[in-house]
Amino acid sequence: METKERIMKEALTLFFKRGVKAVSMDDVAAHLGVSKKTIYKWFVNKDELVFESIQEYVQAMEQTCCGTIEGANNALEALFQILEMVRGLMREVHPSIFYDLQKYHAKAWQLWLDHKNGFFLQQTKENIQRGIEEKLFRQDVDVEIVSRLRLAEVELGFNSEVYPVAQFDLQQVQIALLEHFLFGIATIKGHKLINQYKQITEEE
Amino acid sequence: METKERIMKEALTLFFKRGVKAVSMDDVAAHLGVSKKTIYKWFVNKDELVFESIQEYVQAMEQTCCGTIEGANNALEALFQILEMVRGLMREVHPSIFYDLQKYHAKAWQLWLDHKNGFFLQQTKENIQRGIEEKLFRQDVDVEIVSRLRLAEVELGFNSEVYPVAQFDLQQVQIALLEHFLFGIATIKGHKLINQYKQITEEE
DNA sequence: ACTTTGGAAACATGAAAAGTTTCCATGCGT
DNA sequence: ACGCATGGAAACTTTTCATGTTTCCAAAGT
Repeated sequence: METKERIMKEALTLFFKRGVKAVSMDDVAAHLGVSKKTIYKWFVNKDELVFESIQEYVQAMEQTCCGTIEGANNALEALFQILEMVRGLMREVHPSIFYDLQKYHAKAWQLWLDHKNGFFLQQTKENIQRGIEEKLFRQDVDVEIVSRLRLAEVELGFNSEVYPVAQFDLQQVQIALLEHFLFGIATIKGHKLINQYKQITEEE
Repeated sequence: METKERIMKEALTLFFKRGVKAVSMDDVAAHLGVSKKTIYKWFVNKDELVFESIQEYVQAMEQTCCGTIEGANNALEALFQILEMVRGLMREVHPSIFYDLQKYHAKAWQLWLDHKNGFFLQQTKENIQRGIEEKLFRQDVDVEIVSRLRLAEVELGFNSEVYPVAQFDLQQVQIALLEHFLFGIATIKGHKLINQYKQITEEE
């Protein structure tokens, strides 16, 4: 693997596990078993390392999302597969990562905002629209309002004022929120299909 | 009506319509057609006027909520009536009121936080629990996570980063969020009952 | 190992609103 | 009619808050 890639990958791992602020360039270097010099050979400064790592990550994420959504048989299955993805991603993530980006890495935060309000919002709206056409999601959901809710929920899950780290598990929270969201837009037909995916039998 | 009450009522009206920061003591006095002297006769300072007005409001709110929930035939109907209440309340509210309290009136904000994390959280949890027992809400909803979501949604609706004033109507947003929440926790049986309340027929 | 940088914290500044005082018109009891 | 309490208008002082500057230290960067 190319050195630059290795650096970004390791940095990202550390950022996710401990937050961005809490990880120094010395840390990254130490974990890679290289000197800081090597890192600065590839990245002008920490800000850029953060930016490029996050960019790489977000882009990979978008690819996966696109693939998942296109591959899904219907809008509901798409969201269900996203749920599985989230389960994997949220295994070990430090909640401060969002806060740190916002506070100390304006460029990287802007990148996230752009993708959130651009790609992810668009994707979410389209998928909900698709679900409505498939009669899996209710016709009377306000797509604009509800899709923004979904994006806000992601960040809400990271908010340790609402879900204190001591009491809640980030992974569980994210999954519960996504699942609740899914039921929130589903028709009865959609609801039954979710039960099928979840292998739940529900009296009517 | 007692003078003190009249002052609080007018202040509250102005706070809701324009936000707290944007309303000066001169404004309140002018709107009442009295001098500041009269206001300061009843309230030591603005902070106290804000605090007492909000307290009055929150307490009235709790009374109404209690009555509503107790009077309802089931947990779902309770939430439905809350929805109607929200519709009335959100007719003309300036989104900045939450922000202003949080930033400039620590005591009043703490009051809101206390009631939110105390009474409202408790009430929400109990009502969801009740709904689960009535088989109207799904057994597998995580009550702790989802009730906190509901409280966060109220504040989310006021967040003009997510729902810009220019594009969204606060009343519509709040209603859409509450409705989505309701569907999000409902069983199929509950879902059908909602449709009944909404007078919607849905193919299955 | 050494220098530089960026952000937190402590410290100014000024404008606007909070809060106070003064003065005067009005109403009321004697 | 006179003194006295009340509260409004407005002039006045004080506080608050947004903005900007300086200092200092840990971590960035060499």
